[in-house]
Amino acid sequence: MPDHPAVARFVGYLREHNLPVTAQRLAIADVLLTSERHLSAEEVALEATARGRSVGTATVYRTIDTLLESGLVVERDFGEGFRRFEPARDIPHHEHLVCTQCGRVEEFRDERLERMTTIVAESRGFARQRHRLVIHGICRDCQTQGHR
Amino acid sequence: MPDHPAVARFVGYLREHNLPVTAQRLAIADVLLTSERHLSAEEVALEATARGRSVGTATVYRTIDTLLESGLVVERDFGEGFRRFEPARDIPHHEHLVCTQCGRVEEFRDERLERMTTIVAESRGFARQRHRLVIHGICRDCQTQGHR
DNA sequence: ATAAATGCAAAGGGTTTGCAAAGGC
DNA sequence: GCCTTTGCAAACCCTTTGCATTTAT
Repeated sequence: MPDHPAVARFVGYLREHNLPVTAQRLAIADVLLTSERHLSAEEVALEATARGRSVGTATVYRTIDTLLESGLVVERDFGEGFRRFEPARDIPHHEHLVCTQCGRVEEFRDERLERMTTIVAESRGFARQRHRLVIHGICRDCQTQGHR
Repeated sequence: MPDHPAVARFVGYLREHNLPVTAQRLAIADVLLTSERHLSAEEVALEATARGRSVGTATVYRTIDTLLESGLVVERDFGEGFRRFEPARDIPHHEHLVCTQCGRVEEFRDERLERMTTIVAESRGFARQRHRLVIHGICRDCQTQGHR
């Protein structure tokens, strides 16, 4: 069921690296690569089960590792105590806005901000490698829907 | 041993809240409030032991919770898989630069950056509450001391 | 047929909790 | 003395690992 181009790319990656193309790997890749959200490992497993392709926890983590190595998936840390994963889209780098009420995550890109991190790092003698910015706030919907 | 004003303030906080002033709480507060570094819970326990005032792990965590509630300590997450804590200084908010070689942490403040996070959040309908920025790079010392 | 992936369960690291014993107030 | 804190160990959550079994190639 390589109905999504990204899944097909993952199959290509597996073939190139002489890694068996298993039903589990396809199921996990399909869930993660077609997701619009930032999924936790557990959510990936649940969604796979929901689609009738149940997979073990260890396999989820191992396959996510492979997906990370392939570069098709990136990991995020929103300080929740666990990691989330999302398909690597064409966006080179983006920041995250997290709603403290409903948990919704929005992404944005800001080049000025990016440039500033480099400048700030250099002004303190650091050779910048990467950065992580998460802004917490209340999203429009939660602001409108009363105070709760 | 309230030799540090911040420790004295913690004692005040405990009194105000009718919380017993125990030797353990003083020991933990003393370690954490006088530290120049960002300590992990384990490092707090080790340092307390080193000062001859050994405390249990659970007590370290519970006391850190109290210190967080008092506002005298703030928590940080550098994506290491555990939290670090530092005394809340007068600095209203500051960002962190982390060296990926030696682990050194430098702090800085940048108002322009701060303003930008508010603007970006608002432009997407978010009421900004707070943000977290960590820049990873290689510090001057590590750049100079060869390539390793 | 071979070498690797799977699933389970156990282990691992950081943190929290339950409870009897110790200790402020 | 009452009530909270303490320390220990067990429990907890997320993640990794060991190993016998299944599976892709």
